[in-house]
Amino acid sequence: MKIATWNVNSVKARADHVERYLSEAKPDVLCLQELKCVDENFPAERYEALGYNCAVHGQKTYNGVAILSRFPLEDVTRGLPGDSKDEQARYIEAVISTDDGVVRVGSIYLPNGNPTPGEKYDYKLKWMARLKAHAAKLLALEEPLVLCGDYNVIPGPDDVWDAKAWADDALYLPETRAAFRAIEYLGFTSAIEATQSEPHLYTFWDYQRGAWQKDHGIRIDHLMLSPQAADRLSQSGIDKATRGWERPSDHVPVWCELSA
DNA sequence: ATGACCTGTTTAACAGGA
Repeated sequence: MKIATWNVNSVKARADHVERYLSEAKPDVLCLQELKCVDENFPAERYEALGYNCAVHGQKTYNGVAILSRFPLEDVTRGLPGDSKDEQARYIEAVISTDDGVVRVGSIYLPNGNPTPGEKYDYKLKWMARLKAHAAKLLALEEPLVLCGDYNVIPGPDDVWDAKAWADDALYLPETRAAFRAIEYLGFTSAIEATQSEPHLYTFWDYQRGAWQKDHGIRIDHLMLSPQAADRLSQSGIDKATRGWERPSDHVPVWCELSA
């Protein structure tokens, strides 16, 4: 079972790219972030025509997340639990039923948090605390679980082209990385870290300053696996080629394969 | 050269991203 995640930076601008990726990479599940559209404008018909079911949690202009699956989607949760007043569409979760059993999947668009310090950084840390609390509840279910998406966290110095250049950024501050580790240490395995050995693998390259051409990237998109999912992890990958497509997203897809 | 982008919306500059 192949599970992929991709921040598309507007699903309207990237509708063709998503269709091409589904056709070529053939993931069983594709989590999307930064749709930047309301539910009614999500191009579900195009992906249903390719055999995918769609669960969407959209928002006008900003944020927006979705889960596409070749298998049925059940028990869909829209919005991260823990704050009923939070109106930002940054989390959707569903249970995927396959012939080999169920896998619970969450599509995450964690807040950026810049500038620091400030309200936006406070919101990021509070959101991460809520994610930790929710993740702990899900782990207690003791089932295959993949919480994947744009975490907006650079885990360590080997996950950025120049750590010094990011030292004061909300994606790399010690408090950000500590909050990420606190989630990871609940018992998650990072798919890329468990199956790739070389450092400096990136999932995002800024549109500015020729970052892609100079390979000035960062690794901020992650697939975090529960023990029951990690037991089945066979391989993972980062589909860099999409960054070279015409009018690309600044993020590329990241995926993992769970054996039966 | 301490420069250089992209998207949606309010359609001309903004906000927000990372």
